[in-house]
Amino acid sequence: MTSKSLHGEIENRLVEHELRYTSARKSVVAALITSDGPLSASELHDEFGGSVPLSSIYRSLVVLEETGILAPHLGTKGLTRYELAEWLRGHHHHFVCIDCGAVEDVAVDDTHERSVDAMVNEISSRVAFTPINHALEIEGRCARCA
Amino acid sequence: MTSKSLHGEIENRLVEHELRYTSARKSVVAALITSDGPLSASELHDEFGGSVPLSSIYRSLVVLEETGILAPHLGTKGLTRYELAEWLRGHHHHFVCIDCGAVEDVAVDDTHERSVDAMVNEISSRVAFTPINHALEIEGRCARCA
DNA sequence: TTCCTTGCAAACGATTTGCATTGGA
DNA sequence: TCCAATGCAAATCGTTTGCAAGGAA
Repeated sequence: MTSKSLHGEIENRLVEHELRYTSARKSVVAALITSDGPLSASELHDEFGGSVPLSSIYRSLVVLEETGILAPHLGTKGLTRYELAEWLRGHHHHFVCIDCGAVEDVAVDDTHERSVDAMVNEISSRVAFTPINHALEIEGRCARCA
Repeated sequence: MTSKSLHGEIENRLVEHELRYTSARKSVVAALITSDGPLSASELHDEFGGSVPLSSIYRSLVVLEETGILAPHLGTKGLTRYELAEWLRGHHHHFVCIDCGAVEDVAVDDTHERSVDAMVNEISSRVAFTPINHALEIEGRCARCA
């Protein structure tokens, strides 16, 4: 999906909810399209050189999450990072550096993904839990920290 | 491993570090041995009916993590839950409820675990990243929230 | 006695919210 | 025009820390 069509999809989604695709929201989305991993509010704030106030970034993140455009990344201590939802960005997993905390996306080929899917379904069928999604976090050291 | 031998292993580990296995630390460990998933500081605080001050719980968690007895579960927004480290509790994965945030342990059989291992190694070999551990989080709804 | 540990309260960092103002359809 | 969205500052929430008192070796 091109960056342009992504913005279009997102604008549609917001309009369906009677919300506007404002410049703050566009900035957040644009940064996340470019980024190679999820970003936190303060990382976005830095990315914008402080031009967008933190409170506006937080409010944008709330709205974009509520409308299913962004998803929180469950993988960092003490802060929340966000990324584009799967329908926009495709399924993938993460590397998480145990030293510097950086998070990087990683693509997974179909063969492996199918075996993970099978495993998730098999496991969930044994307990009272309805699986909706899964996330494989690979913890280790990134090139810089190794 | 029995609960008794767990406490013994843990006490040894602390003594090696010239630290004491105090009652606050014992309470935290005991609660995590019993729990069917990782717990946060405030969940532990509730568990103890407020008898152990939050600051002591936090300090216990820090010490127990530094000595490799507990591992943080990087999960839900804004708070950190802890669980016994793998050498005490064995490898497993998690169900995370997207509504209430509850986290529950789930065992994985060897066959499936081997395929996840293979996948992690394969993926990591393609990029400059040294894998140390991995966590498969299955997101969905728990019985109560379904 | 010595030093680790605790309890309380104040300090902190990330996130949220009240309110008056701005801005987009 | 009208109401969503913003900016600022104050409030909250989870977590950390300084310091004096308590407790185990």
